[in-house]
Amino acid sequence: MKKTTILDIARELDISFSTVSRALNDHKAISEPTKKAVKEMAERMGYQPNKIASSLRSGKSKTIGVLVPRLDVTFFSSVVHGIEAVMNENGYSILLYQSQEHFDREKKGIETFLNSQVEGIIASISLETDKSDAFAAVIKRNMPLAFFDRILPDLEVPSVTIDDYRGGFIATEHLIKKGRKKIVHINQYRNVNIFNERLRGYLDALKHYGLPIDEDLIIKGDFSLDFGRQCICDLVSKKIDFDAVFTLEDFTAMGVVQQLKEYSIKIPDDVSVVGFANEDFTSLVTPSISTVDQNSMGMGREVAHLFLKLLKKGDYYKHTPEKFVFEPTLLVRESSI
Amino acid sequence: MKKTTILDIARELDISFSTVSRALNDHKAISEPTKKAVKEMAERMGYQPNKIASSLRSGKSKTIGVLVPRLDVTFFSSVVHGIEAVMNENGYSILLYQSQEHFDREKKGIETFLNSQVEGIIASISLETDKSDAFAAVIKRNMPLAFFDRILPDLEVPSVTIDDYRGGFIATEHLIKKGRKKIVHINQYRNVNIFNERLRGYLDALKHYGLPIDEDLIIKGDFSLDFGRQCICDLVSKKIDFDAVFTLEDFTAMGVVQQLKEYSIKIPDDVSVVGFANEDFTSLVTPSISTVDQNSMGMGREVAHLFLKLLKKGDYYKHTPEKFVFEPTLLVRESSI
DNA sequence: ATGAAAGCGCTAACAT
DNA sequence: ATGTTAGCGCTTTCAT
Repeated sequence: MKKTTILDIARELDISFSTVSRALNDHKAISEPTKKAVKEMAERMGYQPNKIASSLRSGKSKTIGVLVPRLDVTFFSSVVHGIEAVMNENGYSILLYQSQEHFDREKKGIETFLNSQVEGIIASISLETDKSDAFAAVIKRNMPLAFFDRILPDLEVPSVTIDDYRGGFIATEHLIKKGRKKIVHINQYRNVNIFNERLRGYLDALKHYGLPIDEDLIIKGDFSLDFGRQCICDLVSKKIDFDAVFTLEDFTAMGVVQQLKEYSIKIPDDVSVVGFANEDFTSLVTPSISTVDQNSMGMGREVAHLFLKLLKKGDYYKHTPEKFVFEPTLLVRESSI
Repeated sequence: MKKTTILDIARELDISFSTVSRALNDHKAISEPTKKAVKEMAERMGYQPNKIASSLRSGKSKTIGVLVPRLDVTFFSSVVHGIEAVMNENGYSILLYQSQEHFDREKKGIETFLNSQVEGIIASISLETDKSDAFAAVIKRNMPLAFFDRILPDLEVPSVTIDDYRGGFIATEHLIKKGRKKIVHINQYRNVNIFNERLRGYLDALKHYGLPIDEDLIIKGDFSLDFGRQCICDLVSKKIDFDAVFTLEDFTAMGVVQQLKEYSIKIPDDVSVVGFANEDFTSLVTPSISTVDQNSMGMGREVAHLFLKLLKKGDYYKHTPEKFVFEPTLLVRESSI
């Protein structure tokens, strides 16, 4: 069964195919009766417009690329959920690509997007990314680009993030105000902006409240539940004294909690724990884990809205880019009450 | 800055643009020196192939549509994660669409996919969907279609699912073997195949082990943590006697556990609990919750592979469709040990 | 209000 | 091994 095109409809109604095209697109110069006739015929013949052909001719694909490190992480899938919902309401389709945290796959994704003639790209960079050339190419093409969460700070690009510095600060401040003096911070070994900021917030909170900075209490590694457990084992075996742990993200905090329980160290009496990200499980486990909420739902919707504004503006890189920064929210739960 | 096309490259090298096209696509009839020259020039001029134009001409978009109810549910985002990874390895891009559990948005998504000339669709249907016409249109177009998890059983379409009947059966059987006699089952009120199957598994297990079926113990509603709590409140206030709860999914089970704890009903001594889906938190909470694992990672990769096979085959609806059924795995944890 | 004609950038059948 | 030509299905300018 051959597909119906506007030409078929035109022949059937004995009018020109440009009239059909106009009628279908509600062009103002087309009379109502003609429009009605065309639309009915299109319906009857099971016409499906060919978006590819229309994109080629008009130069507008009504598609944007969304590039995320990975989708099997609650935070990213929530954000993509939000982006898709908003962009879809506004008539855009989403091309999805995962970098799997690899720099070269990220590059490949951008290339695919460019080849696919997307009208813009929303991205959160991989852990490996420290150069900005791949994204610079997007800018050079004058294609709109927006970052969320994991950004490249040296690129003049609109972005939606949370104030990670503040997140680190308030988490640490909270622990200090609970009387904690030896606060361990578990961070990441890679040079990733948002993680550095959380560390900076931790350090500044200590300084601000006149607590000493102890290098023994700052641990870097690859975050995971097991790494959290490992850290506690190491601290205990090295006989390093501590009364609180602030982790980079929640899975590590979970590992910390599990290992503390195993050692019969009381939470929060002996050691308080605060995580980061507000993963589902943090409110459900025992003890429930204090954490910093990143408003992942809001972030997806916000970056999509910011992006739509950008698309309308036209000259994307003439003005200083809009940087939307969410305030992080500290959720105090049983692990640090 | 105007974009570079094969015509520009051709002009620059003083050859025809079809030679350029062939060289770029590694056509066998093109000499090595020419290929080299063309590729170098393309690189130098910053050439980006226009996938849209190529798709229009060749009829192959190298894109498939992935339609899921929603991405803010771990199960679906894991599966999409798997699908994207595999399809990407095979040179396909993913157009993403969420039905948000609504039938009409699902229809709109399918239409968008058809307009976008995707080469096929992988889908899991919305809770509202009980008619198959929207998907039947895809089949009529002879476009490959595959379902995962939530399928339309009356459609002759390849699919990847778990054996939900068996999942319901083994969960119930496990409780029976632990000596439980009054097993509550919390299900859903909508007519969704996989949920019906889990119920059937529950019923058959009771029958098989000679236990009576008590309508009071079968509850239907909209699953959620709060609904789980509600169910326990209702059972207690109605003074209905029970010694185990098997829920349709894990959030409901979590609610059940929370409410039981609030009533100081001992888990698993007084009441055992088994959920379904193996959400992250089930292994982390106290007591950890027994659940049925659906192998969501495997499901994504498997449906992608099945789909690739389908694409190669050509005549998609001539043979009886391949139905891949994963065995569910019961994970026994503290809530029912 | 409608029609005629050009062309978006590419692939592929048909030449040579 | 390379060039010529047609055309995928649509939008859009220019004409009437």
